[in-house]
Amino acid sequence: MPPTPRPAARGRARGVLSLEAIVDEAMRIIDREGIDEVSMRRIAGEFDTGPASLYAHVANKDDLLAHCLRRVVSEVPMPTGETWQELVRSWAVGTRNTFVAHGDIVRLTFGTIAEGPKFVDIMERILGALQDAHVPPRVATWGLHVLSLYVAADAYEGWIMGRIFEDRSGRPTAEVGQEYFQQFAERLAALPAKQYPAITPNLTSLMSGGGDERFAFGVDTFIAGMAAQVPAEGADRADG
Amino acid sequence: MPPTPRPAARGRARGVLSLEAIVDEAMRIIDREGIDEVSMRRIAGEFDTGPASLYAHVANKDDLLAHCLRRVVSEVPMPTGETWQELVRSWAVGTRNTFVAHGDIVRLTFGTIAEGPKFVDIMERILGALQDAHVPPRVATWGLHVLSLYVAADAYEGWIMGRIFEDRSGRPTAEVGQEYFQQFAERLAALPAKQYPAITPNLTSLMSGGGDERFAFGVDTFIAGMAAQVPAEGADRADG
DNA sequence: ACCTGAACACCGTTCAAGT
DNA sequence: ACCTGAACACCGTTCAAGT
Repeated sequence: MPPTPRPAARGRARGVLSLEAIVDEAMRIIDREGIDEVSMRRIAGEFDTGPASLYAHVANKDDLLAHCLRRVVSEVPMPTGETWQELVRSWAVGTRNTFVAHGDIVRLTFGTIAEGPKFVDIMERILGALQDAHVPPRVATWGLHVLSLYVAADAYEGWIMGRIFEDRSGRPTAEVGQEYFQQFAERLAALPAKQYPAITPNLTSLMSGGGDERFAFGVDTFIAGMAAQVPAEGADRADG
Repeated sequence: MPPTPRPAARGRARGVLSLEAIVDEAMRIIDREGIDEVSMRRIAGEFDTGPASLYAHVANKDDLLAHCLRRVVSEVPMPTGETWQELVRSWAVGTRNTFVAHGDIVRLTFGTIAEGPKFVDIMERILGALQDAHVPPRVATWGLHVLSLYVAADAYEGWIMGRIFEDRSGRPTAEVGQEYFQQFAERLAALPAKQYPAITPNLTSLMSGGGDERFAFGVDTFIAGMAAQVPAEGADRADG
């Protein structure tokens, strides 16, 4: 048994209390373990104090998490692309990737209307392109809302799945994931083919593809549905 | 001040402990207040006992919630319709309505692969129709997965929004909701029109429409995107 | 203004003891 | 097999008291 560990070296250096430092610490926990593992007591512990000390900097736990969400939303990159389709796709992928990097914080976006100057700039860029391409305003605005719901749902599902796979004690995540789906596929394959003539032949495609590929399919399919609602016209476009 | 209330009449009659009765009570809480308000102690209290008593019937709280989710999933109705589009739409609407009736339990569906005999029958019905209409297997299976994510996201968002609107102390939910969006619209309307030429004219459509209408738009747009991936063919269909 | 210890009113789960 | 009281190790938040 080693002697008592040097107390100065355990963990990281205790910082001084501030809103930024508290959010930093909360984000560290969220990124690695998810929002449910954030607790006022745990964060306070990192600053060698009690939970009451945090209330000088945040109103409550919800307020702290809202600060974290705002920081993540501000990390969403400006989308790029020549066509509105490329732009919308780029936005969806960029938003998803940003959230995927931060645990399950995406869960807090449901029912929240994003704001902030950067978000407004992004909306302006995309809505402008949709307008130029004669996408009807309702299709444009509602479509972006639907897509943002899908992005959030996909990112959240991805986090939960990763969590399930990790939980099976230390084995490589991808391998455990494969096994998890395999079990499910086997249960479906055990169904009587006579009674389920449609499910049985669809099993391979049902189980195929990784998260990224499926997400891209979902986005592209929805964009195709938006495109189908653009009135066909021999319009003369000034630009392009 | 009235005399001490009759103890027999307060609340409902205390039932006898059983898995079904426990799930009943949990569902009652979920439907009215959401899954975060379910606690082992509160449920146990309804049976005039302590939380430890529940562990003879459920493994833990997650297990109890899983039982609740299974019950709700089993309530999803068999979809109806002549075309695959109608069938898919009917399934999406039916699933959404079922979950909307049960608080935020839909949150537990993320990362969960639904099962149960009834669910399999529903999948068989829809996949069969998609197959008959020559929808490619990948579009069919992945499309249903994407749609189920969207259904869950929409139902979850709806619950959270309703929650926000209710929280503003007692006023009619619809009215508070209107006001909530109005505030948001005003903040956007305050943007300089020169710097944001695309957002400003889109404000009305951005804010228009209720939840049901927007959900239908999302489903129909996605279905249109699926339809766009059906290979055009002068195929001779045996049926219909 | 910022920080703190102690307390309040909660959690989920376990365990030894009962029937 | 089912039930229970007590305990353990947690929560978020408040409050009086300090600087």
